[in-house]
Amino acid sequence: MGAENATLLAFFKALANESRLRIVGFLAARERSVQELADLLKLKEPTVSHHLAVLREIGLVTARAEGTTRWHVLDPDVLRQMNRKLLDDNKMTSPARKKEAPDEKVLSGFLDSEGRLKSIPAARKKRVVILKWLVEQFDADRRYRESEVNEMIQRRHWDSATLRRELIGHRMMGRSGGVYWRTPKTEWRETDSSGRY
Amino acid sequence: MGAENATLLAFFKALANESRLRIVGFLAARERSVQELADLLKLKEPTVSHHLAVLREIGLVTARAEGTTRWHVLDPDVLRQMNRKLLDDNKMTSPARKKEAPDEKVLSGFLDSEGRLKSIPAARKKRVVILKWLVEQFDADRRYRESEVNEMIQRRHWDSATLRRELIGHRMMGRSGGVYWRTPKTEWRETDSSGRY
DNA sequence: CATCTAATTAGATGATTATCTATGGATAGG
DNA sequence: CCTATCCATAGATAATCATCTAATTAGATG
Repeated sequence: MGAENATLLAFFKALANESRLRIVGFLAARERSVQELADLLKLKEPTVSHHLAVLREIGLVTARAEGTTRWHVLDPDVLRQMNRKLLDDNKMTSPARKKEAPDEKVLSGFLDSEGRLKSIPAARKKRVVILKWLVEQFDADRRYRESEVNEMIQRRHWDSATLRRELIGHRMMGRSGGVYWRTPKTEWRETDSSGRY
Repeated sequence: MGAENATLLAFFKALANESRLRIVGFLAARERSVQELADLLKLKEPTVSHHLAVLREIGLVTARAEGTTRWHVLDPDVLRQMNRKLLDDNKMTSPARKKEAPDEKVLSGFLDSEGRLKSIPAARKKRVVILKWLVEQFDADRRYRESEVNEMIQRRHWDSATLRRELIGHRMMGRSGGVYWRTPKTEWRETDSSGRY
């Protein structure tokens, strides 16, 4: 997502300015020199020069020298490209936009087809959903050794250490002298009470 | 062009920011709460709240309240709209992009179908082109009274006062004691030497 | 070569904006 | 009601950016 969107971001930044938008408008009709644009926009030439540099940067305009004057032209393909990038890339066209029960939504996002956890959500709310799901794998009235806990967790995700710590932090499991147990829901906490932060 | 592009400008400004672009990306998958986004982006909630407000402003996202949490959803239609606005509005698709001889280009832009001047160009270069065309209406070796000059000019544009002054300033016409004449090209000047500026 | 013109570069300044902390308002649950 | 949670608003700060003036490059012209 980082490098992918860099060009899109540059594109938006370039057009997020009234002067540059107007320049594009003027160039849409025909090619123009810096001076001409400066007069039309009532800006000084260096300013226009700067704006044109920005537009050249993203490839939206190109320049053709003729004597000492540089004629600037619009490249319509770039616009079309960006359009496709926007519509296709974000694929916000059809699916994946249905509304599910919130918890189901989170689960379906983070579980793979075999019911294993693809990754641990960074968002607290979603992490809690995952932890609730995870703690249900344990019997309510049984005691576990730490190695057993790890085994159970590792059926769902390799990082048993983190997840075990989270379960404890949220009071979904209790621990005492190397023995673990699942706690009743009434004791659970939405926020991690182990002292990070 | 002003009011017309206001919404387009707002649209670009809204998306010309990395955080907001990423938010749009996340919303593309499914609806999200403020908290969730704050965690994902590693930003504080007020910041995300602000960004969402901007996106709501342009109609790209809408919010649905559920208890105290607000689920934010993307509206894909807005993107499509903007796409059309960009491609059609600027109609930089096909014609009007041919390359003419520079002077012809200016003339064809400022003369109407009857050969009259639609307006006086603000850009100096283009004004000079127009003035050259205008001065050709006058005989080279004949003298004109001011009223005659005005009459000649007014066949092309109502503002004879301005154009007459410009012709003088550029030394395309000479004047002495109420008498005017067309000067040889060798005396012309690209810049107006009458003291404005 | 001296000069003029078009454009760019450099640097300064003021405006816009992204982000934070602190605070307030609304809703849900004991 | 009291408290915890989620979000919004207000205000402060620091970064980004648009614009200007002044100086520089580079082509054209005499």
